[in-house]
This record gives sequence, C-alpha cells and structure tokens, in this order.
Amino acid sequence: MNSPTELRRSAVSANRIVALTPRSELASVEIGLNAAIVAVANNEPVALIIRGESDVAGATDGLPFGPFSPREHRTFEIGLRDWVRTQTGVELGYAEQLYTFGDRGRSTDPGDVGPRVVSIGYLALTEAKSSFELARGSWNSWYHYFPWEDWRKGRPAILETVIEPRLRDWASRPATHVSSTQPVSRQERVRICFGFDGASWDEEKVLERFELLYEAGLVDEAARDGRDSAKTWQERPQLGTPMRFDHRRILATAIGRVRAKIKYRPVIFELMPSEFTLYELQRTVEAILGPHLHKQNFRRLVEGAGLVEPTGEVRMRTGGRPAKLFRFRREVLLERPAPGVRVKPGKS
Amino acid sequence: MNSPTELRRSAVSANRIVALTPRSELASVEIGLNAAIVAVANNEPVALIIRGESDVAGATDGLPFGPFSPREHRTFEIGLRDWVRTQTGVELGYAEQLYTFGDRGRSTDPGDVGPRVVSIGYLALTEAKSSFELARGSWNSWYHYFPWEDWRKGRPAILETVIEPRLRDWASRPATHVSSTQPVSRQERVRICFGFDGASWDEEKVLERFELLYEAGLVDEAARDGRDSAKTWQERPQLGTPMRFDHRRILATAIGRVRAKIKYRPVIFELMPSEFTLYELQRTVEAILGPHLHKQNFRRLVEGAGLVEPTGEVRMRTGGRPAKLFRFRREVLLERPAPGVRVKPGKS
DNA sequence: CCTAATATACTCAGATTGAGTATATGATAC
DNA sequence: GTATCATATACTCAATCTGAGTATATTAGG
Repeated sequence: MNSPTELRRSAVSANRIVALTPRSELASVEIGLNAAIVAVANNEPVALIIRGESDVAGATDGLPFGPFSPREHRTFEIGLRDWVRTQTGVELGYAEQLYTFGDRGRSTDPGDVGPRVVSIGYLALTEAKSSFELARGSWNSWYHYFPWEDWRKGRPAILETVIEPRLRDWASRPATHVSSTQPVSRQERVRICFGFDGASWDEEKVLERFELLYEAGLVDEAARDGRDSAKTWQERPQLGTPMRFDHRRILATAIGRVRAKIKYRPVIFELMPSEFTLYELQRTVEAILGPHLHKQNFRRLVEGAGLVEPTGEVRMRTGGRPAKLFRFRREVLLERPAPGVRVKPGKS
Repeated sequence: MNSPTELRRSAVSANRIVALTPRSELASVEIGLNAAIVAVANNEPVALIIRGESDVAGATDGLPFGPFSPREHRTFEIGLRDWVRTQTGVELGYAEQLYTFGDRGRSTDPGDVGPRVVSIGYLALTEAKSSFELARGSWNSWYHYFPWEDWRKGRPAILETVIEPRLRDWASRPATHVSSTQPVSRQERVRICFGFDGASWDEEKVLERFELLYEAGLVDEAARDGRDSAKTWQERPQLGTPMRFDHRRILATAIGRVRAKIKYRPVIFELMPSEFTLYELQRTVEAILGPHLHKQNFRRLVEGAGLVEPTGEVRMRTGGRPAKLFRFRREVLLERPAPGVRVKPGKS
C-alpha cells in the first residue's frame, strides 16, 4: 500500500482540519482472519469447523481463525492461506474477502468496551476430496448451524413449528431500542426475510435471517451478548448449533455469498472434481441453493452457456443409462462477462 | 461482538495447536476508514474529494478518511458517519462496506515493512443537492480519475490512442514476477478487461481494469510503489488524475460496486431527489453505467417492476411535452426479492 | 399555426424460460 | 434372454421477456 511515513504525514494533515482524536487514543486493534472454508461432500454442503473450549453460552464449534501478523505476510490472503495450511492441512484454492466485522456487540450497555479485535471474514471454496486428511477440524454440514436454510426436502418444518410463532411474537412487541427510526416494521422484516404470508423465500438472505433471529434473541449467541429478549435462552429450543464468537454470522455471510455468486460466476466448479456428470453438477448446485432444479432445463442452461464440455468418457453404473462426463470449460471466462449457473428456484 | 477476555482465551487455545507468532509480534495495526461518497450532479457522477498535500508522485486528491477509534464508536459505520459529518458537513444516507485493504504495496522489495494501517473502504450514496454546503472538499467527476470508464459518448478515445498500445506492449513482455502460475495470460487479461479484439466491455470491471493498469505501471500510483515498469512514469501521459494512497483503488471498487448494485437493488434512488421524471432517472442511471439506454424500454422496465409510482404532478418546460413526476415506491422492497434497474447496455 | 423537441404509448419479432413428453441405454430380476 | 427399472438425454411448446422500432401526445417558440 503506502509507506508508513506517507500515512503518518497525512494523519497530521488531517489533524489540521478538524480536531481528531489524539494519537494516543487511537487504540490500535488486532486483526483476526476468519475463514469459512466450504466444500460439498456427498451432496452435503459442509464447512471446516474447529472445535474449541466451550464458551459462556456453551458453544464449542468455530471457524478456523488466526491473527494477521503484518510483519510476516504481505497481504491478508497470504496470511490466511498460510495459517490455514499449517493449522488444518488444507491448501486453499479459491478465496475471497467477505466482510470486516468490528462491532462490539449489539448490546446497548454503555459500559462495554470497544473492539480490540477486528475480524476479517474470508470465504474459501475447495473440492471435497474423499480423503479428508485434516490435521485438525472436521467437515460439518452447514445446515447443522442453519437448519432453516435447508430446503432440499421442501420447506423445513422448523420454520413453522418453532421460528414462525416466536418471530411473530417478537414482531408484535414494540422495538425496545431507541433506533425506532427503522424504516421497515419488525413485522415486514420478518415477513420478507422468512417468506411468511405468501412472501417468497430468497435463498440469498441468509445473513438477514440470522441477524433477525439474533435480534429477536432466538439464537444462543444473542444471550452471550446480553440481549434482553434473550435472557431466557436456556428455556428456548435451540435453533441450530451455536458457534463461538461471531463465527455463525461469518458463516451466514459466506453461505449467502456463495449462493449469490454461483449465479454469475463459475465458482461452483471450485467445489467439483475435474470431471463430473451433469447430474452431479446439478446436485452440487442444489446442495448450495436448496430447492430442486428442473433437470432438463439445467443441462440446457449449463451446456448452452458453454460452461462445460464433454470429455468423451462416460460414467457407468449410475443406475441407468451411463452419463457423459464433462469438464469445466475455462475458456468461458474469456468469452462471457459474467458466466455462472443462472438458475432460479424451480420444480423437480 | 465478543468480550475481549473471550477472544484472548481463544488465542491461547489456538496457540496450543500450532506455534503461533508470539503475542508481542502481533504488531497491532490502526484502522483507517475511507469513504467513497458518490452523488450525481447535472448528469455527472461525482465523488467527494479532499485535497491535501501533494505526495511523492504529485497526487493531491484523496477520499475523505479518518481513523477508527474503537473507544468512541460502537461500529465502523457509526464512526464513519460521525467524522464525515464533522469533517465535510455531509450527512450520509446509504452506506455499505466495500473492502478492507491491507497489502503493503505490490513491490517485491523484501525490505518493506508490513502495513501499520489497514483501510476499510466504504461506499456511500447521497443526493446531490444544488446547495453543496461542503465544509471541506469538493465534488469531482469520477471520470476525472477514470477517463476510460466514461462511455457516455461512445467508446472513449483514450482507450485506442493511449491505453491499447501501451497495454499490448506490456502484455507482450513476459511477466517479471515469480507468480507465473497465473492461469490466464497477460494478453487474455488485457483483452477481457478492456474489450480489445471484439471482447465485450463489462462496465462492472472497474477495479480489474485499474489493477491491470497499475500492474502495467501505467498509472502514477504504481511509480510510488516502485514497480519496475513504472520507472519512467514521468515520461508517460497521465492516465486520469492520480490520488493519494490507495484511494483510487478504493474509488474504483466503489464505482464497480455501484454499477453492479443498481441492477439488483433500488439504490439508484439514493441519488435522486424525492420526485423526478423518468428521463431524469434514466440519465442518472446512464451517468453511472455509461452507455445509453433505450428510452421506451427503460420506462417499461422501471414501471413494470413497480419501482416507481406517479405523483400526479407534471414537470413543465422540459423542452417538449411535460413529463410526469414519479417517486420511488418503497413498498417494492417488500414485494420483490431483488428489485433493481435490470438494464443491459443498449442503443439510443 | 407550423415546427422542433420531448414524453409517452403501442407493436412485433426473436430469444429466453418453465415445464412437459419422448427416447436412449445400461443394470437387474426373473 | 427379456422384461422392467432407473437414469440420461433429446425434443417440444406455450408463456414470457427483450430489443428495437413506429406512432402519437403535448408543450415551447417562432
């Protein structure tokens, strides 16, 4: 980026204009890198989970994470790859930055201190090799943490039995926080995010849904941060397995991002072996997105977009007619501005 | 987020598994917040620019930026809004996080030190009120910094006269860096990013284009970071006005994000007054995206998507038949999963 | 009142999409 | 070996969407 002296100088010049916080108060923070490492194994979308000591709320699962040490690594991504390799044995392929989380909890308690650690979330995609030689950690289904996101067998029951009544109850109560300048009512937010009252389900709104459940005090993490509505959390049924720190939020961001991204970038192939049948590809897309896709149209779409090319080989013993094997056509990146699996939720 | 003690504990537990960098070496960094504040004034897309001391490369322009002080502000966004208000007098409406930049320059010089400052880039959209009561800074056209992005009058000449020959020259030379594991050749990257040899121009690839020019040493910022191909930068024609620090990169990220986002989220209305004619709306979209849109189809699209509703009033003296006034239909947010101005580049 | 300029309405062919039917081909049970 | 099953693949068709054009409405200005 820039030399430190340059930056220092500019801070001084900025200081002239308005009274900035004095330098001593610019409490410097530590940077933590968090990786949501995603794969698809046996049609199950999984994330690499590290189990640690259980926290206040009893959460043990977390994402791999490590500090960023500027001395050692030129960029965040290099640092990330480095310690993911040494810590878990996984060599990351595709990786992209997700979001930088820095808020000090959502409690209104004025006594709480500012964040000493800022976490930069990363999304990484990797092929799920059958030989999971993990030095540490395990691959867990992401629907373990977000059961309401699993629409592969239709609308998950948990939505109606647990989430809907509780969210409606929460929405009917007035907002306790002063920020009642909220342009959209609780009711409407709940409706839109969770597709109640005939609203459609948008599979990309993973983070919004999690944040809403958090606000409503329905996930265990909320209790940790001392939210009022979460006081009675031990009496609640558990909505998905909680995670340590902010990690479930980061994973939610990751899931939303993958679901959005496969539609306009060919990142789905980062999750596939080099050769695959079209149905395997479809199952992988479905694992990520949820709803079932129309098989015939899916192949028309994928082939028509030039995303794949046949290898000439076939896979036998598929249970019926042998399936042609395909590989990703890398050249598509040079042809189309935004190639991706432009699927929309459909039937069968 | 989490209590510091919790985080401390986890760092310790991580320490058990692999030998982490000792705590003392976890050089903590400072967080800088940078805001690309975007508006459209007189059909010109503008960004709020602060002029400062000229740097090594002679750049004076920069984005508003300030330090993030965790003690004072609960979240990055609150901090950002706060000092943007005090520093420039602008009250931010829409704001979203763009990216966290932390690399220490792209030079291979092993002697250079790690980043002491990590900058979090934010994109903010605001209405360009005719009364620009800026306490500081000025609204500059963003095409001032990226002349090759301005397609409102067709393909900008600078692409053919300056950029194409120089980029081709650069692409024909072998990559100097060891990272020749690059999957795509320089030639192909240049072709795709800049639409040479019949490749299409993707208006969203603003950052990719800037990074390519940077790598090729064709923007002044590259010289500052000591890139070899940039040694002779003083002999080059200037490709857009340079900016201090990484700010042109952040602005490029912002432009790319806005261009992508207006297509699937109704953020364009953040830039509009509360009442507007459809043609004014179209001109604003065109200011952002570049190419001209088909007028009749644009109105069909916008009205059909339920994005706007007529106010009942008309605007006279438009130079012809009076134009109906419209306002943004906020309810659309409650109806469609991803409302936006789904335009594709077209004719007339 | 004619002309220029803009706003708005309507038309139409081609492409895309959702969803279905039909056919191909290996595996398996008998 | 053949019927049956299961899956893969090919083809069809109507509804919708999209790009692009033509036609009409309504003002301002001479």
